[in-house]
Amino acid sequence: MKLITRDTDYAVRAICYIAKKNKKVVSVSQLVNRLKIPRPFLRKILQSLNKKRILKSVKGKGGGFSMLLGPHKILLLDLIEIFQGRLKLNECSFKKKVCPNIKTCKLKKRIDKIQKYTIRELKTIKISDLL
Amino acid sequence: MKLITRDTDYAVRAICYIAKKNKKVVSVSQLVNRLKIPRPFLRKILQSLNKKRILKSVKGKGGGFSMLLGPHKILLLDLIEIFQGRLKLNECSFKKKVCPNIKTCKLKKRIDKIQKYTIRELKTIKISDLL
DNA sequence: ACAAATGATACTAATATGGTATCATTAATT
DNA sequence: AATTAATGATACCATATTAGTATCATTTGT
Repeated sequence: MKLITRDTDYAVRAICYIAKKNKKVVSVSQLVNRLKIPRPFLRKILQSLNKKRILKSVKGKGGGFSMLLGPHKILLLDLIEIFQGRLKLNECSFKKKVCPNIKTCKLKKRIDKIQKYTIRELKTIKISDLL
Repeated sequence: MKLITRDTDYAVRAICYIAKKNKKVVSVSQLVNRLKIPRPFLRKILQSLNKKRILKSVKGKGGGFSMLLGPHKILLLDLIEIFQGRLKLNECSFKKKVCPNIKTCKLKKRIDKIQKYTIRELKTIKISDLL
């Protein structure tokens, strides 16, 4: 069970690298050389980050990606939500079907507590903390 | 991202049901009727619980499963480990390959904290709490 | 002997994850 | 204007994990 999938992890590494370059434009080639992430996969990831306005892309020759936000403005949780969707640890097995004990489920409540802690904790992790 | 997979969840429900029957032998048929879990899947789950000495099976006509341990002796974490393996939230993307920043990885440390909390919390959840 | 149960084990289906491949578009350089 | 080096968009493919089935053997009460 992973809290962070590969794409989120790669996104973190790429953003950290770009953040260190301080507003300069960084090409995918540079990132691939340094981070050893498969190029087409990384490209897809960076495109998502561009769409989600975390990075800014520059097209054409000499183009690449640069920071749009400062690293202290980007939460790990933001990245997790971009690549993995909203964090939910407590989803019931009986999704669509009727769960025998909907509201009263004690298990759900206990997991919910863990989920709340996890989200709270993830909200304290900024990219700037990881540089 | 699920903290608890379907088989673990089904195991919890089945054990809760059996625990309420207080040492009596409960057949798969009864469980299927009550819990609406697919029969062959449930059978596989119960067999695992038997092997792991959480339940005791009785073969032959009139057979089924009964509790081997009291419900206060069974932790949710035990079941998670049986069906999902050891809980690890903080595994690195670069598994076998060399991670650029092995020991010093700040991300790993932060996730580790969440993992420790999660395990600590899961250890406090007993089947008896869920009855 | 028969029926009703579990034991063991191999197989299959569905979903999520981790990628590739390809073509279009943009812009600097010559 | 042509070339080249970059990203944009999108469809596709591979692998792993999760969820579930199928089948036959064994056991035991009646």
